[in-house]
Amino acid sequence: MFLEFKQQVTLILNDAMESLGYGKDDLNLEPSQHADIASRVAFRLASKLKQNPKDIAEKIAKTVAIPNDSYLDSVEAVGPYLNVRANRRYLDETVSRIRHETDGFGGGFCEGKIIIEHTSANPNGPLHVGHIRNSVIGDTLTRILKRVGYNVEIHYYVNDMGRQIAIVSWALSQFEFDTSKKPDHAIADVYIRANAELEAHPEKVAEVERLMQLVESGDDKTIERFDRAVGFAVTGIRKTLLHMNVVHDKFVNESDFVRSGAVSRIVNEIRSTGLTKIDNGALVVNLQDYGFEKSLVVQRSDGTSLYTTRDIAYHEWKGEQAERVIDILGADHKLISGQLKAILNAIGKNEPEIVIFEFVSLPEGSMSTRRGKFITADELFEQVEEQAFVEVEKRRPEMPDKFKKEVAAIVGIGAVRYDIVKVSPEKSTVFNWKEALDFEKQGAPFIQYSHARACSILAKAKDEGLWNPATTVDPSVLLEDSEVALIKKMAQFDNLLDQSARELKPHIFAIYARELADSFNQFYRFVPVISAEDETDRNSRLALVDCARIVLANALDTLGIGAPESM
RNA sequence: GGUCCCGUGGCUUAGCCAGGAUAUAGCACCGGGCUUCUAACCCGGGGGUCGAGGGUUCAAAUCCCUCCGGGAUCGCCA
Repeated sequence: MFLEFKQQVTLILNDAMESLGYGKDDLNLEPSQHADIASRVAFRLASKLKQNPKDIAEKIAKTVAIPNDSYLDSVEAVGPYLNVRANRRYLDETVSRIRHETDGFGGGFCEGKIIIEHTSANPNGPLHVGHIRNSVIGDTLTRILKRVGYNVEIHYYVNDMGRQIAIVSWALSQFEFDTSKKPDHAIADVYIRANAELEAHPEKVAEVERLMQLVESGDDKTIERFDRAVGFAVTGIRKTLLHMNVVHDKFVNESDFVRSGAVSRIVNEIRSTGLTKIDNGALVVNLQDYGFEKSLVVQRSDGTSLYTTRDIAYHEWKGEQAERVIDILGADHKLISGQLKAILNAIGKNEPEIVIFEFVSLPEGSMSTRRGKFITADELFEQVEEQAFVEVEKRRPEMPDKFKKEVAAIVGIGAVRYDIVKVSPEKSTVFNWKEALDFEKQGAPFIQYSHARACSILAKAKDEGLWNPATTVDPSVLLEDSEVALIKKMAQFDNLLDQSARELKPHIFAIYARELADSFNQFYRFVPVISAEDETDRNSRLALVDCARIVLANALDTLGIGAPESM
């Protein structure tokens, strides 16, 4: 809704500027506390025309012609600013569109295919609290992109043949595998033991290297052993992801690209760029033209491939199937992803768009699967849900255990997801149990509660025979400040969704969702709905509550957070 | 040592890329609000040299430089 308004503002202001002889220009439109949208274009024109910005703004405001069928009410010059206000039609149309379009409201304005890859943690153990930052950012971005209209395919790239997996495979032959545990946790146990063993007895490293060579050369027995190891970990990882509402369309194995011959073909393509040379038996690429000082190894001296090389083949394949390829990667991949893009560019392939997030560490230092220093996602969920159960018990003691457990799960996972997604990815964070288990802050439960509150009002009104969702209502009687503010906030949905999608920044939308809940709560406190004396008011307010319910549910869905009807 | 990211009230954080109207919100703190649609809520208050110092500009949290602090990374790991 806001996107249309913004577009109209752009056209109307540009028309005025053209008729004044200023020509079209970037309007520097920005949200403002003084208007529904404001333009700083007068500053820009001032330096260009060597005139007073205040005078320019005034001239534009005077010249502006607002068509009758637009969503604009007025364009006013306040000093050098142009403040634009939306009219009543804008508000009324917002309400009726939400009721009409329901879960499609505010989306569906882009098209094309995108392949997004996220999580892709090595199958050498369970997901830890650092990995799920990747999952939450990736999954939320996926939901945002889907909602704006893209056809999104979600990939998990499974490292099923690297050194780590060779160590896991070797470990399974050395140590007992605890089948009573969740398989990814049991894999971590043997992996950690194996690493300690290899450190104590470096001569055994050769056995691991032997496995890597065998798997690369296509030895069936070894491949089977690797697959078994990977299978255990991936099964557990998928379960964890599902628990947090994260699903992937495809689990793509690295080894596929070796066995299909794609990797050796890519190596030849890289060779043909003339950027390569042999250094100590390894094949290296010179990427100085792309700003990388050091060259990159794309083939080991023993002829086996590396993660990087297999990843190039994978990206070539992805690039052939979609207009856009997006990867969510941790800060440790900053350099390598730049090199990956450079090589793809050098061989004339589509480059991916990379979203980097900074690390999550523990108070005692960085996490490490190898050293067994990590907090698993499963452990976090268990603790959080336990704490959420306590909170539900406090508030709804009369409800059955089943209800409390369900709500605790929805609230717990929601809280974890929201806490992760609300902060911008470039901030590194330190995991803190106290904070993770704190439900008193305005996070997911706050938004979920607003949704439940809206549902509860509607349910009660229905019970009392006061509400029929099919009723035609008159939104123009919604004149209270908090009503207008709520409608305007809901109208912003498409704008924030669009911005998050364009900038690949899910935290922008997460913050909007909280503000939306805030607007609804303020309306709830100030304006009586069921007890409104006037029937027209009551019906319109019930419709407004229904709108809030719909938009809050859409927002929660976009964040991958459950929207309980009662909590 | 080189490169990249971050540094905003006691704590967490938005805004920075595209410089402009009193710097955003939460937690914590202080005060007020449940006989009224679920108080996981709402209203009000105190608290900020936007890491430090220079520069550019009519205007800098935002752009440039230097420094300090934290994180990441720097060929045969992924």
